[in-house]
Amino acid sequence: MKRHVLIFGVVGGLLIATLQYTEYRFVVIQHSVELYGALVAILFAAFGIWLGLRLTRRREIIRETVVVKEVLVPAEAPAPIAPNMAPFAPNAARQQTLGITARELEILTLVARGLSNREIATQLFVSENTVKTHCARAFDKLGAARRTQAVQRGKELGLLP
Amino acid sequence: MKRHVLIFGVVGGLLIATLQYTEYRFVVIQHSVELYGALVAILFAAFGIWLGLRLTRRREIIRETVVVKEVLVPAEAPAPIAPNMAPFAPNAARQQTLGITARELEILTLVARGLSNREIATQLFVSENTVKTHCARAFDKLGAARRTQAVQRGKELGLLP
DNA sequence: GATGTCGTCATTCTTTCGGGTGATTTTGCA
DNA sequence: TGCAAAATCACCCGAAAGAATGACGACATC
Repeated sequence: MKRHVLIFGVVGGLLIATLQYTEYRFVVIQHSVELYGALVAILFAAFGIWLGLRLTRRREIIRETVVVKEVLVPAEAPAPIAPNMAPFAPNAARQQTLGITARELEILTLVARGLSNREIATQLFVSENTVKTHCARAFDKLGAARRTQAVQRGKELGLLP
Repeated sequence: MKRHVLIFGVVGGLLIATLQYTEYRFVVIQHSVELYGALVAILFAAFGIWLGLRLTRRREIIRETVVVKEVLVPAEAPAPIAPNMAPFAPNAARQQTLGITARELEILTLVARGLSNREIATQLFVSENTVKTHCARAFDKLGAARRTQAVQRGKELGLLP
């Protein structure tokens, strides 16, 4: 958390130094102090936005509510073609007993959708290595050696739709 | 959300204008363009941080974990505990339109069960290369690039249980 | 007999996966 | 405020998967 402020200070100082150095070479020579100011403004604005995003990243309050929804299932009714009439609730109990974290389950669902590790990484804004780590842990907890097997197990256990 | 960007632009422009105006009155007179740059930098950095904070204000995520509890209606017909009492009839029509052969579908179901190519080859008494060929053809017909994607497509299309 | 489909298998090459290990950072909680 | 869990990322290496091609035999059909 504090690291970012440090980075901000250091890089900011470097920026100022650079700008001040180049100032005497290009900008001021051409009598365009406005350009110099605009450049500083843009750079620091972008940097400030970056810092702001860093500081308040994923700082959400998660209010979890468990809603038990009882669904009457006619016994003779065949399984619906699209089984997603209900938004699907992953079996939280089983997830807990297996020790599968929310992030791992999230990656698992994307795996089940047929995405590659790289695509998942892009979609979640993390590195491919991170995805692989989550995958490996999830596979381990599911006792799966391959991603297809993990998907199969996940569906069996009611973790995946 | 976009309002903040607008505010940012407007206020940023005003700041630049103000600074450019005052520049000729105070700052440049004292030959301190550095001060001018630093001022711009600080102002815009603070402004950027503000914008970043605005944009990603801590959102309160209300996550409702819906636990779907299936209550079987006491019907006259005995309810199938597992919905696969019928051995699952793959959508033959769709299979035909896609031109997927029986052998390809057979391999596809084994893929969906999480078996590796080698395991499939062993189980079917064919070579691993053959399995790969069938896989490739099936993936092509399904428009899938990966086996997980093929499984997902196959389930969507009713080809796989 | 020519044609076409299907199943089988091989080779080469590239990409992706997965295991193993270690490290740092962030976060939630006591 | 400190600790434990979770999340993130990196690196290496071997195995698996997949793409691209070519080939061959069985079988059916015309």
